[in-house]
Amino acid sequence: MTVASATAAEPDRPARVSGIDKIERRRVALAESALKTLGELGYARTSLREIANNSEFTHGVVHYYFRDKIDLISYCVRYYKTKCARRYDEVVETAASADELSTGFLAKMTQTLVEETPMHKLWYDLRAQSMFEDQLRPDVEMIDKLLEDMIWRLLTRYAELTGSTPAVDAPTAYALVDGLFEQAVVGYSANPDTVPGQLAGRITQVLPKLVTA
Amino acid sequence: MTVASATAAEPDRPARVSGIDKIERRRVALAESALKTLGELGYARTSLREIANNSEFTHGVVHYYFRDKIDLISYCVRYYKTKCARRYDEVVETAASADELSTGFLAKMTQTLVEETPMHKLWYDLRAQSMFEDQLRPDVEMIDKLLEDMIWRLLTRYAELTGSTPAVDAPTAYALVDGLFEQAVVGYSANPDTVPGQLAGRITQVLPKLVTA
DNA sequence: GACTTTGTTTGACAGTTGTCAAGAAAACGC
DNA sequence: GCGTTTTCTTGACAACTGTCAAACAAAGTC
Repeated sequence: MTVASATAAEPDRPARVSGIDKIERRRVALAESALKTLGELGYARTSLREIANNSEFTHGVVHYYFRDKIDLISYCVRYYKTKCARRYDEVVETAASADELSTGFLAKMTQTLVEETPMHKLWYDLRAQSMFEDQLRPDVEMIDKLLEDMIWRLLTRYAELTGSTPAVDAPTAYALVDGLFEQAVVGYSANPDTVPGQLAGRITQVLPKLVTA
Repeated sequence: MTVASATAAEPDRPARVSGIDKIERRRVALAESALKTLGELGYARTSLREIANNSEFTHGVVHYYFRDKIDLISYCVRYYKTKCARRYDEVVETAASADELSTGFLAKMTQTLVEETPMHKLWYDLRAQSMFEDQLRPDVEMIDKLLEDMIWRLLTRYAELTGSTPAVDAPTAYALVDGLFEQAVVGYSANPDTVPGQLAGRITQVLPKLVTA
């Protein structure tokens, strides 16, 4: 259908040097508002007008700052990454023992599961959409890599603290942990009380199996 | 938005007793055609007219056999389950050694990954959609349970053949394997040559870790 | 203060969507 | 054969979509 170009989303819009970050700030505001709507409704049910309605802007402004819908969504995805891929860094860096690392990681993980559910729902939605919409794939791939690295940092640190070595490679470790997390995200709405605890228990069970004794 | 009812999809349509399975056969034909389109385009981009166009029927027929769009999709999902949840049963039942089970399972798994990619893409898409569309959740939950049972049968048999016992519960085992499989499905289009082999290797690596030595 | 640039609003467009209803066609019972 | 029921076609509807452009307001420049 849409054979259109629009692969890169860099702003070739006229902008004086002093106002360039003002534009960027507007974009961020738009993106944040869009992410809120997207997280609630999902990709398929979110229209540009809905995004504009749930924001302080009108639907025309969206097209002033973004070329088209995909450009906006793509920007949102990339913006979203900056908020999540470094989520466990502090825990990983400061933990002095395997137990401290494990509990700290689990605390942050269940916390984001509970407090940022819509964002995680959106992420899994967008990753599914990227299988059908080619323009979404590069951004999704990038974030997937970021998350994989994040998990890998955790696992190598965990191995270090337990005096062992990772027993699986980075993509495998990420896929396993992500499988558990996605299961939790999907099931969270139906069982908000039990799911976070179950997730923590399962991660605790699995983590030791990912390093060699 | 849609507060509508339409939870059950049973046909309360007038139908003479002799023609009731004729209706069912038409529904199946519609569903099969719809699944083909859905698998190619994904949930968000598939319209009832597109489904009708890619079939031998007109768009009016769709509404004659299905109350609305969700009713059709829901039926498709349930129909889809019958084709996949028993996929590994023969391997599980006939395998006489852990190796035979493992290689047989991996063969079938990589085969369906390659040959039925659209169907798997659709499944992960629909599961994501179910987080936003309540009417989809019961069907998705049912299939998830079916798949979990399938993996559990595999794992218990594997433990049996290796003289060990499962080291994780059924939901955990399913989440882990499913995480690896979804990763493969997402990455398959970009790297059709390397992904199946990688998936096989990773499953081979992980399976032994899911039972106690 | 006049003028240009930048930002925003509003309204319109062409296309698509799900849904439905009226009527044609086919199948069926007798 | 005819009347009835079931199946299908066709065309229409209202609502919604992404996109755009022209009018408008604001800010900045000289």
